Amino acid sequence: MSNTKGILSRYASVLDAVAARPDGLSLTETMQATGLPRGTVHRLLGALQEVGYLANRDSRKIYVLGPRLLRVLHLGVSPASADTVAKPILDGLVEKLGETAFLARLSGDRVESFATAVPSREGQSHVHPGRDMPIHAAASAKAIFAFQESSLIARALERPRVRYTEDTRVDAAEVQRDLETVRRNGYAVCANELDPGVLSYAVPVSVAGAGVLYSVGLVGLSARLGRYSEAQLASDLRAAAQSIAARLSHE
Amino acid sequence: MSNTKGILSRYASVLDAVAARPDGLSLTETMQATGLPRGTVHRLLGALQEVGYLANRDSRKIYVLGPRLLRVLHLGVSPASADTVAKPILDGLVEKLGETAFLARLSGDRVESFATAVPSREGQSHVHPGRDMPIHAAASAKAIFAFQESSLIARALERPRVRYTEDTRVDAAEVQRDLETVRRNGYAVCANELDPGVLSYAVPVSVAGAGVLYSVGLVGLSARLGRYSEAQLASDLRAAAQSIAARLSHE
DNA sequence: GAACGAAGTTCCAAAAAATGGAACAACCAA
DNA sequence: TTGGTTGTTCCATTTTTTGGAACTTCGTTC
Repeated sequence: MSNTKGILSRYASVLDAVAARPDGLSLTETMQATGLPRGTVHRLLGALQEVGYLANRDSRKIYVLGPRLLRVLHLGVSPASADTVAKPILDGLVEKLGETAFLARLSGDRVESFATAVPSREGQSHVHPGRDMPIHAAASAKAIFAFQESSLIARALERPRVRYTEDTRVDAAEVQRDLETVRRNGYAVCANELDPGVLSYAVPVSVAGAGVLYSVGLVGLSARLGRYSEAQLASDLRAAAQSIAARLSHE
Repeated sequence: MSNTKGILSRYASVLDAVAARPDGLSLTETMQATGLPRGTVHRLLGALQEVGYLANRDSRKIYVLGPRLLRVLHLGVSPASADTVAKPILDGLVEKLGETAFLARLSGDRVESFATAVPSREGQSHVHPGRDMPIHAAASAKAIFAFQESSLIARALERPRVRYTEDTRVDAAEVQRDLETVRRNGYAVCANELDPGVLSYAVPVSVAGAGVLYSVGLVGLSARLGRYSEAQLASDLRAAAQSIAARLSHE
């Protein structure tokens, strides 16, 4: 199973062993499963844990797959699936609120929208979100970045920040303060920051074991979307987010 | 994000970079994403590909997540999900054929049943599959092992093989021949090999990108189950397998 | 099709990390 | 306390990584 040369193949066979046992593996069990010597296994498990590929279950010496690996797996595998899962829920939001709803996704150090549901109105127009959501001016991006590691936020902030409108906050410290607010409130709001006259809300979607990888957002012309109370929108979005999270997490 | 020391952290950041871009990454793009020098990235990508953590898309120099990593995901994350997904389909089989249907799953170098649907008959009894399915005497195990790497098969064959009945084939070469037959037919049959008077069919469930990790099986008393033709059962099971595969793959 | 630049590959001596056996500590049950 | 098992540390030796530079391949433009 594992006789390819190189160090990686040893790490890989440890991961294989752990993945094969959803309840987790002790050092000794890993040793038996891989046929590697004790000292070696000890070091491999330690290194894998250090990078976040393994984690201790119940703070015991039992190893299970770690958050970073789950994250890789979610990002790498579920884009199509998330789309399918999210669509009906987004449609539900659109129907209830009459504005565009969309799912945004963390991709490296940027956030992009990738599943959108638009209202089918006769006369009136609707807003369609752009693809690349900037950290400093999009609610959907803020809802995600607010719950990322500070080093990732820092990387995202390294990118130049365009002043789209008069209300755009381009100062890094100000953006950090915005993120803090999002963490506190559990949702993000952007009014006229990306486009004048456009209002936008978003809440994070947290995938079990892998953290926040998505956000559900709502965009619309301020004049119309402004009629709803913040509390109402936040609560509707939160419900949608939970519903998406549940479906993504069990998969 | 990545400044933990050690070599693993470099491999991990390459994987992060690749996972973040579902369409794949070239060497140069990986270089930019990780900030590592060219020669280094070249070697890392090569090593990751060697162990099966990365693969080339369309045989171009574009790297995407590889089969072995996807396998870790499915084994490590989806047991609960597979259960949910499979249940209604198993129920369908039971209703149509009147016999016990179940899903078996590869776990390390053994196969175990883990989602079962039983017929709700009044008078007659039904067979319930055991938990550990031996490679040499269970259709469900054969349907899975037939499509595994030969080294994994070899490991599974190292385990002692009990002669459950007179019809049990315990010779390793014979088992290998059985597996070859399964590969050819696309389904496995076991008559009286594990329990006398019990007949069992199974077909492999192939998960996109990760190979065969599950099988759908049917067990029943030979007298009853024997009424159906092999072709009929195989076709029904194949339909169920495809349906399960589709649902698991998009997730 | 020659010339050019970009992307990918190979090479190698110095630096860093892995290896595994043995000694050691912690833990647990009797 | 004792004895056995599991987890941890240590370290000289071996193996791998590292990264810059030179080289090849590929695709484009003139």
